Amino acid sequence: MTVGCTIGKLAKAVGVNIQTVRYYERLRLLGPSARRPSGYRIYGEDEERRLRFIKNAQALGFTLQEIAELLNLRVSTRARCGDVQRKAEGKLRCAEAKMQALQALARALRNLIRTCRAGQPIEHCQILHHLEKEQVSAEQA
Amino acid sequence: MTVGCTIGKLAKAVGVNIQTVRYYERLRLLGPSARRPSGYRIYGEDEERRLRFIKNAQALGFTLQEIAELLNLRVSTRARCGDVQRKAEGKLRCAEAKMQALQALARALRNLIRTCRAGQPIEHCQILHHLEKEQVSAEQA
DNA sequence: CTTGACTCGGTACCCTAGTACAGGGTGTAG
DNA sequence: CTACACCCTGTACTAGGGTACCGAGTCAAG
Repeated sequence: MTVGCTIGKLAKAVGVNIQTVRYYERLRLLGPSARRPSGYRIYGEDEERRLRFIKNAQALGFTLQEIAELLNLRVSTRARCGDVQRKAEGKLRCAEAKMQALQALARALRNLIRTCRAGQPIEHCQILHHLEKEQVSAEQA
Repeated sequence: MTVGCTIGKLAKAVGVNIQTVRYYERLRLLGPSARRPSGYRIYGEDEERRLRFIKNAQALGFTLQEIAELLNLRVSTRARCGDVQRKAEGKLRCAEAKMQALQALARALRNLIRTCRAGQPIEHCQILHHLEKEQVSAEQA
């Protein structure tokens, strides 16, 4: 539990660097925390949750910019759950497209390995052929 | 079609910046192209394919370094085929790991999307609540 | 032959997501 | 009271992946 804890404790609890916490504060991903008279930041459970949120969303492939948007949705009273859903769906589509392309690349690599094992020249390897097409169509929020 | 075209045409055809093409050349992702007597680079279909490959592989999350390795796989002569084979196997494992990570990511996202009831006000959004939990568990190539 | 678009190389700069370090103040156990 | 760990601000730096700008040369349509 992190109630009224310092930045070091918070960072450790969530598994990030102290500088990273301050960095997020600068980017306004974390609001300005309460301070002791000495100037020491003090954090509570809310901030810990928020920080975890950032880390997790990042692991899901959201950029800090996108995470800021998600966090802002949360405080906007007019925002609906569907807004978040749409963003998540965008990321999902993106992930699926990537998987397909990787599938193709993996096929090409297996092919290459097989050809190689057979001792055949690799002049006409398939690696390029699968990925040199116009668009893999990935990315985009 | 880009046969014997200049750097500008190539860049436009593939949708990258001219500087980026030169940058890739510096990084040896693109070989030194042929030149006109004036020094102008001239490119053909091979280079266009290669450039497309780079862009697509990048969209799949490979770093330029890794892409260089992928590209080198096919240039290596059969002289050290076992070598190529080993590298290809490494890249294959890498691709498979990426797919697994994406699979986990997609699962997590689908889960979140499923629990989301689109019309709800944002305070009830399960996606956001979930992201505050200890671990979402996805990522890492 | 001129003019405007294009290219050359080189250097300097941008963004993202941090991380490190300096010089100083605070908190607390012994 | 003294260590020593911790915190403060500010600035600088990293790595990766580009972009921008400069002065100078080149190309091709009119």
